[in-house]
Amino acid sequence: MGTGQARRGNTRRRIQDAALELFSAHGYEKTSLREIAERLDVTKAALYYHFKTKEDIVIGLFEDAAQPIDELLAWGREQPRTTETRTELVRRYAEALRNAESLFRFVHENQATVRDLSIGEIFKRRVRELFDLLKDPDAELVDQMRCLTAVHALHAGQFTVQHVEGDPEEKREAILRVATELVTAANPPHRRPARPDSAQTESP
Amino acid sequence: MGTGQARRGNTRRRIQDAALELFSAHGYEKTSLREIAERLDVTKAALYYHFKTKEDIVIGLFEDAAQPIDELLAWGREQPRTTETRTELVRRYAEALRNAESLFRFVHENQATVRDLSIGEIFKRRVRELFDLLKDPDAELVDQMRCLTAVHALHAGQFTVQHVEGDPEEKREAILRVATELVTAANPPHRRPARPDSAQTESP
Amino acid sequence: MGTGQARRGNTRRRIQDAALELFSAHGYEKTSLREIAERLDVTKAALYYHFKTKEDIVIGLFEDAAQPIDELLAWGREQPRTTETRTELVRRYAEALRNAESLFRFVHENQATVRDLSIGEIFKRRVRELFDLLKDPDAELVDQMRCLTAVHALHAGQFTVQHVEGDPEEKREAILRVATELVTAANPPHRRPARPDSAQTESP
Amino acid sequence: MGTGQARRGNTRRRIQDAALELFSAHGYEKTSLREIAERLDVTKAALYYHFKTKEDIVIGLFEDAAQPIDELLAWGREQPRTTETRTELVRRYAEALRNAESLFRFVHENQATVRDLSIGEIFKRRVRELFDLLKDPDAELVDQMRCLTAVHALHAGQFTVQHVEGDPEEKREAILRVATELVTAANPPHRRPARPDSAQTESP
DNA sequence: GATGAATGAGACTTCATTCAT
DNA sequence: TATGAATGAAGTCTCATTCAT
Repeated sequence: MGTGQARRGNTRRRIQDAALELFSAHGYEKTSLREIAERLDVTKAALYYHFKTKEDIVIGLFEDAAQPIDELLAWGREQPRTTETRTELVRRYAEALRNAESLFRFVHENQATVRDLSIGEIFKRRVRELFDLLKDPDAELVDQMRCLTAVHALHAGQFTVQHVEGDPEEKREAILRVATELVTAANPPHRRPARPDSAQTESP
Repeated sequence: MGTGQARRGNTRRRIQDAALELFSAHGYEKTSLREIAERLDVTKAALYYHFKTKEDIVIGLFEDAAQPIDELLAWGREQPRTTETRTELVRRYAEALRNAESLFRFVHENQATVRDLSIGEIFKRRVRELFDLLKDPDAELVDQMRCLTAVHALHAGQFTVQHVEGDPEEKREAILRVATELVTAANPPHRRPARPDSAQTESP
Repeated sequence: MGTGQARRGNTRRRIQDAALELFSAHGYEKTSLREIAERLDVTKAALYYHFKTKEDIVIGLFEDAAQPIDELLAWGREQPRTTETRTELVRRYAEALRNAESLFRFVHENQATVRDLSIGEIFKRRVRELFDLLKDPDAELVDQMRCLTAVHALHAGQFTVQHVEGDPEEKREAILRVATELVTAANPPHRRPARPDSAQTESP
Repeated sequence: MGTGQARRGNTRRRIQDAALELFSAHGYEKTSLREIAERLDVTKAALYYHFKTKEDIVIGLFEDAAQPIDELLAWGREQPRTTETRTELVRRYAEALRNAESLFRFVHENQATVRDLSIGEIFKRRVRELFDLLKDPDAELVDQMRCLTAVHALHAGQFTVQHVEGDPEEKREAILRVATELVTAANPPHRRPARPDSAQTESP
C-alpha cells in the first residue's frame, strides 16, 4: 500500500484512486478516461470492464465515502439536540471530510459539474440533513446562516487555506473551532435575549 | 429593441451576457461556443471575431467585474485599520458580489476550471488581498480563520442559500451580519495583553 | 525605402512585399491573410480592396517578376544558338533569379502548391522555354539532362547552399560556373568525343 | 514479422499509403484527414487511433523510408573515399529515391512545409551527410557545388523530367550519369600537385 | 479480466471571403 | 481607401463509448 502498486485483482480500486486523484486535481471534465487509463497502464476498454460509464466511476467513489457520513447522520438523528451533540457532529463531520479529502475537494471545486451528475442531489441532501441537525428547527434567519456558514467553513476551509501560514493540523483545529463557535452561537443555550454578538462573547 | 434588434454594435456585450449566463448555469466546459452562438443567432466565427478564444470571453467578463473590486481594495488600503473600515469593507464587498452575481457564482462553482484559466491567479490575488485587509497582520490562527470564513460565507452564501427559506433580501442581510460578526470577532477592539492562547474567548 | 515604412499610396506594394516575405518564409498555405494584414497594420478587408483573392496576390507578384524573364527569353530567341548565347542566357537567368530571390525561393519550396495556383503553368512554361533555348533541338537524352540539371542547379542552388561554407557571392559564382559547364558540355562545340571532365576544363 | 505488428487488419499501413499518395499528389496542407479517411472508408477518429497527429503520419512514413538511406550512409562511411565508392553511393542513392519515389516527391515539392515538420531537420541531416561523403573534405567551392548539384539532380530529376521526352528508365539512367559525372569531376582521380589547394590531398 | 480497433458526435479554432458604411 | 462585422466551410483533434476476441 501507499506508494507501491499491487496490480493483482484490485484494478477497480486502482481505477478509483487514479480517477479521484485526477478529478480532484484537474476537474471532472478536463480529466479524460484516456488519462486515467494511461496512468494505470491499462486500456480505456479496461475501465469499461469495471465501470459502465465515466459517471459511474464517480458514483462508485461516492458510495464508498457516503457511508461514514450516513452513519454520522444516523447517529446525529438519535442524539438529543444539545450543544454537545452539535459540537460532536461538527467534530465528526470535519473528521469525515478529512478522511475523504480528495473527494470533497472534488465536490467543492466542481460544483457546477457535480450538480448534474446524479450524485449531486444525493450529496446535497446529506448537507441539507447535517444542516438541519445543526440548527434549531425554529432558528431565526441569522442563526440559520451561522450554521450554514459553519458547514461552508468546514467544506471550503480544507482547501482554501493555502494562503494562511501555519501547521496544517493547527489550521484544521482552528477551522473546527470557528465552525463550532458558529454552531454554538446559533443555538443559544437557555434563552433568547442572548444574541451572539460575538463582541460580548469575548468580554469576560 | 428587446430581443430581436439591438444587434448592431453591441454584439460583444451580448456575447458576454449569453456566455456568462450559460457558463454560470451549466459550467464552463459544458457550455460550448455553439450554444452561445446559437442563442445569439450568430455563427461561431462571429464569436471569434470578438474574442480570440473561449477563455478570452471569460477574461473579458472578469475585466469588467474586477474594477469595482479593485476600487474597493484600493479604498480599503487607504483607510485606517479600524473595525469600522473592516465592517464597511465587508458590506461593500457583499454589494460588489451581488452586482456580479452570475460571475461569482460561476467562479464559485467552477473552481477547478477557473484555477487554470489564467484569471484564476488574478482572482485568487484579489481574495487574498481582501483577506489581508480584514485580518490583523499579527492575528492568531483562529482569528485568521474567522476572517477566511467570513469571506467564504460571503462567497458561498450567495448561492447555497437555496435550502434556507426566507426573503432573499433578508437572507443576504443575515449573511452579511454573520460575516461582519466573524470579522469583528477576529479583531477584538482592545484586547488585553493576555495569554497567547485565544482560549479565553470561550470562557464566559 | 529599405527599412522605413512609407504608408501613403503604396499599400499595394507593401502588401506584396509582406506577402512575399511571409509566403517565402512559411509557405503559401501556412501564411494567412490575417498575418499579412497584421504585419502591415491594416485590416484583412484592406487586402481585398487591392487584390481580389489570396491567389491574386501571388499572381501580382509574378507579373512583376515575369517581365525580366520574358525579356531574357525574347532576347534568347533572337540570338544565334551559340555557346556564347547559352552562356549568357545562364548568366542572365542567374541574375534574374537573384533579383527576385524570395519569389523563386517561394516557387521552389512550394511546388506542390504552385502547381495548382494558375501561375504554376505559366511558370513551368518559362522554365521549359529556357530549357529549350539551352539545349540543342536534337540533343541526346544525357545532354538534355545536363541542361535540366543546370537549370535545377540555378534554382535550388540559391537556397540549399546553407550547408556549404563560404562567401555568398563566391558561392553564387561557383554555381553559375557549374551550370555553365553543364550547358556547355551538353552542347559540344564541334564533335561528340569531348565529355565534360571538368578537370580539363580548368586547365588553361 | 519484423517489428511485431501487422496484425489482422493492416489499417495502419493503409492509412500511410493513402496519406502518402494524397500528400504527394496535392501537398500536405491541402490534404485533409477527412480525405484520407474517406478514401479508406473509415472515420477520422480511426486515423487518430493509429497516429497521434497529422504530422505523425508523415513521421511514420519517414521512419520507414529512412532506414535504407541510413544503411546506405553507414555503408558509405566505412568505404574508402574512392571514385568507385562515390559512384556507387550515387547509384544506390538514386535507387533508394526510386523505391520511395512518392515520399521524396512529397519532400521535394513541399519543402516549405517539411521544413517545420520536425522531420525537416532529420531529412536535411541525411542529405548533408551524403553530401559530405560525396565531396572531398578539402574540396574547393566549385567542386562542392558540383556535388551539391549532383544531389539536386537526383532529387529534382525524378519528378521534373516530365518535359523531357523519352523512356522513363532511360531518363533515369541519364540523370544518374549526369550526377555521377558531376561527382567524379568534383573529385579528380589524380590531380597533379599543382596549386596549393587541396589537390595534393589526393596524390599518393 | 482485458485489449485492439473503431465510431459518432462534437469540441475549439482558423480561413478566405463579403458587404455595408 | 479603407474598416467593422460577420459568415460558411472546413480543419485538426479529443472524447466517451462499443464490441469482437
